[in-house]
Amino acid sequence: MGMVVYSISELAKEFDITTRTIRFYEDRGLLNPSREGHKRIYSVADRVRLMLILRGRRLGFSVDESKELIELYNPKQNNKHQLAKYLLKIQEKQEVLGKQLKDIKILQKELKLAESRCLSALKI
Amino acid sequence: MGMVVYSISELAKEFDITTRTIRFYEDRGLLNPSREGHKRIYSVADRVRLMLILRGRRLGFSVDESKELIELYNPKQNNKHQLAKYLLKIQEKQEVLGKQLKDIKILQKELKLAESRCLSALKI
DNA sequence: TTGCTCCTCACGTCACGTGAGGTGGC
DNA sequence: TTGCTCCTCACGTCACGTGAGGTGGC
Repeated sequence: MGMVVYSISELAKEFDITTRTIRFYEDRGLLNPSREGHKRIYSVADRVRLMLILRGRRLGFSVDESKELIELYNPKQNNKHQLAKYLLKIQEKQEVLGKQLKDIKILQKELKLAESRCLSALKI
Repeated sequence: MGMVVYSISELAKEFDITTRTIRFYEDRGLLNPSREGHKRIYSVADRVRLMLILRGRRLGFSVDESKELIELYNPKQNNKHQLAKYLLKIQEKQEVLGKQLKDIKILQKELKLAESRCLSALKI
């Protein structure tokens, strides 16, 4: 049974975060690794969850928002009311992402302009 | 002389932030409105600075980073060393923005998928 | 024993949120 | 006076950063 598992420091190194950050997500209920004595053991599924958290973080989602988003991937036995609520959340996120996309494109243009001004001022 | 100016609450309402946030940016040296007695008076230039701060914020920049970015727009009398340093910052931001763009596109696809799954579960 | 990684507190920081308590002009 | 907006502290919160101090196996 070749179970692939990870230590906390392996994940921290891979994703360029601190172990404190990973423990914090556990504290907030986003991760729940198994233990070997006191040591945390992370499964492949735990690693995926961490990736999703970090993607959300890069996009400015709060920990609670990321938690909700991750739970969207696990259908579970949702009733209609829950589903409608989730649908609303999804649509809200889509709006925010649309705005962020615009912002990024504007900033990219401006950074290119600033870059070329810098370069010409440096006479390269 | 039709000088266009703004009160703190006008700007707060326009950009959907609190007055506390605006005062905070002043505290951190990003804004420097004139005063009329104790009241803050914001010029068109102040308003532009605030817009730039908020754009940086939406993209996950710290206040200090936004401050630096804004100063990129004001050429001033930069020496070569300063310019080279700024160029590096610009290129770092461009890398981060590239990653964020990718993340957003991935999340958008996943949200669309989640949305259609929700909709079909709700039988709309 | 040294060196490595792991652990649990627990205080500090950043970017504000949120009252508390007060002033000023229509 | 009431109602509105403005002000200055100042403590609280969120997402961690950063040691302090200690354990466990090669």
